[in-house]
Amino acid sequence: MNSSILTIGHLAKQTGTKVETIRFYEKNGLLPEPSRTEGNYRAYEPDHLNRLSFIRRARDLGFSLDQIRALLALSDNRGQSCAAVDAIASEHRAEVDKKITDLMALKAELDRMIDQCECGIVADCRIIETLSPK
Amino acid sequence: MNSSILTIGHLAKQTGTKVETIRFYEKNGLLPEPSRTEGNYRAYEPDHLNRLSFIRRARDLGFSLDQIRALLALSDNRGQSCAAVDAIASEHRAEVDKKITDLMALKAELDRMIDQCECGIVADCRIIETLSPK
DNA sequence: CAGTGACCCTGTATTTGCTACAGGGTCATG
DNA sequence: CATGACCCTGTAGCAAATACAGGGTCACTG
Repeated sequence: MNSSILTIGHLAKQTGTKVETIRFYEKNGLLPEPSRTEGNYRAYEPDHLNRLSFIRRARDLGFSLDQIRALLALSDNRGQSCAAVDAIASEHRAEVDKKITDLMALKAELDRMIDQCECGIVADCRIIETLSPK
Repeated sequence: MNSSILTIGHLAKQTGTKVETIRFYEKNGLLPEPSRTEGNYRAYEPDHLNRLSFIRRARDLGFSLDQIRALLALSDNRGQSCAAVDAIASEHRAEVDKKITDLMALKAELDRMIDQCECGIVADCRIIETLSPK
């Protein structure tokens, strides 16, 4: 009857999410439990699709599930100040910044290490030497 | 008698590793099982300290435990070609490069998103809007 | 109307690299 | 001989999924 009711497989296909992941989001309180069909299949409505799309977008941007839970709660209270939203996003950006800084330092060390390798035998290998205690 | 025998606590302190982590490395085949004292305490020798230092250095450089296992095996065969060592290190560097690239793209998106926020109410929030399906 | 295959269900285990107990034993010091 | 610092084993937890095992349901075909 209602053509807008979706199975979990449809929801998965439309959002590029694995079926197991959708069940995982439900179990972890990110996606509300949908009603069930007579055969005990999950019956999703458009709101679920919207919510799952939101989650996927936020995940793609690297937000943690905790952060996404908070963002979802905020987006459900549309009259509130959005300062809290800004705080979560800025916190995440700072984490990303730190990761980039750390990885660049790491890369510099790896570059230095690998460039020294003259590819002889292990006994003379600069890489192994760099890793070994003096 | 032998002053060079170390307890797990000494090993931990000298390498900046937690005791549990050392036991974890042993269980996962990175550190060989040491002999035991009468009281069943692990009794480490200088070789163990060297090996653990190697592991810690490699971890600091971001190598996975699998990669470290391989590096350790290679460093034990000192006559072999070190091309395999170079391959592991280069593979890791490529992974780091990719992570940096991905994170910088991510950061650009986050910057764009956050800069639009005018910090009014959630209903008008550009961040929530960016995450929401159209 | 039975059979096939695609889909769905629950529940548990696995991944990575640790960390944190719980519930006990050992050892050195006062 | 008692206290506290250390050690032991074994198990469970974190993030964020992913991958079964062992079933049930549904739509389509012969």
